[in-house]
Amino acid sequence: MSTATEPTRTRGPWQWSRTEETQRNLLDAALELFIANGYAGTSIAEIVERAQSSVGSLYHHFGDKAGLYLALWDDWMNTQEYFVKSVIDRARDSGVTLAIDLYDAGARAFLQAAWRAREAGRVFFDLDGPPGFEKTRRARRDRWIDYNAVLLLTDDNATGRLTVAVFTMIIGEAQREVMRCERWRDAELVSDDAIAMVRRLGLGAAIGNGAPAARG
Amino acid sequence: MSTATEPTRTRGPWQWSRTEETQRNLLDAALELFIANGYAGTSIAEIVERAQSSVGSLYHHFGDKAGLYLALWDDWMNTQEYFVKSVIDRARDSGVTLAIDLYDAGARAFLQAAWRAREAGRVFFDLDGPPGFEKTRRARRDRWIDYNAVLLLTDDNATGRLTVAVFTMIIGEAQREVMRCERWRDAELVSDDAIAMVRRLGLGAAIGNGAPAARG
DNA sequence: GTCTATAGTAAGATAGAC
DNA sequence: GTCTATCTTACTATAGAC
Repeated sequence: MSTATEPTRTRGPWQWSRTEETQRNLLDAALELFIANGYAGTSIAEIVERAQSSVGSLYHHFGDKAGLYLALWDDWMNTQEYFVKSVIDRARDSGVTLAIDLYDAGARAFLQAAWRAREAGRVFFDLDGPPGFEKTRRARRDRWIDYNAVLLLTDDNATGRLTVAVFTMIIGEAQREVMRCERWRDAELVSDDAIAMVRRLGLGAAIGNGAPAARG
Repeated sequence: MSTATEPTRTRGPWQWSRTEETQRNLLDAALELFIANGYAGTSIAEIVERAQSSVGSLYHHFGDKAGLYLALWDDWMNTQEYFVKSVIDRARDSGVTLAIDLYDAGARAFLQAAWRAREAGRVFFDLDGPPGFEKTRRARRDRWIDYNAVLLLTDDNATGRLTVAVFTMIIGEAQREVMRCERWRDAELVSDDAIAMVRRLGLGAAIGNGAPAARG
């Protein structure tokens, strides 16, 4: 049984309703411009021109420029998280029980997904976002840390939280490095280093062994 | 002999030239407003009103709103770094040679300084900055990682770099936690946890022992 | 739902007098 | 260096045709 939920905006085969096409055009145009010039450096006028759409449509579908950016980000993040959770669920189903092994599988999937989606990903990690975006990002990061805390069955005290936060940060930092690699070969080496580091830290840390824990 | 350099903007006794006073007023007013409403939520008009100054003066001294923010940030960071480097230099002078021990001393000083300057610090770490600020912050963080790499005498390969980056991140994350504490007692506990984690990681990692190394 | 045109507003930036 | 007045840009919002 899977606990992963599907991403809201599925990137499946084209659906040729006018609405989908309009949104897709705006999303694609905005992404390209954000990659090139960042968020602040991109005006609504440019976006609708490249999308061959209109200001009215943009506001109709996304509320404002920040909403458009957030939609892109949400799409990217959901796709990543969905993939990682799927991999973890599958590992669990095929008999992996040790928390650190599940984390290992998830981390590998995470870094692999980040490398594949690196071009768009760089927008959200290397460039600027809308005002207050850092807060939004941090909130989501904290949710992800919680997810990892449950996965790793750590105790809910200061040390436990810091441990999980550090694990998450190590993989997060590796993600940034991986997205800078042009060849998967290089990205793989970084992944290996990061995961080795997590394992080394995990040996001495308060991590569960798959038995029922106090939380989760 | 000390390698630490003094911060550019010294917070010494008042210098009663008109220029210093104008700048100080603008800086103080801006900081208070940024703390309350963030960068984007604060207008130039509000700043000059609170500072009892004028738009023209602000532009004369700081170029633009982002320049004012950057001046505050630079001031804060320089003060922190100067303090940390001083402590490390002093430790070295009094006979500490083991790289990890020097790092330990520096990290403790770093977290202590962050706690003391937490009110202003929260602006730069929890709230939004000007467009593109993330890049500036990352550049400075990378310089700090380089400083730590020299201090820790790590090898200049992917694993060495990742190790130092992770050390820096652990302390950086602890810094954010420490700045949220209202009592030093709580901040101290977080500091201890973070430093213990670095030590645990350091035992198995490629860290120098104070002997002359290939770099630095 | 989609689009054009346009009014309104906020705020960053500049010019030039003093 | 300081200040006021003004310019310019860019996002928000809306009305109304299709």
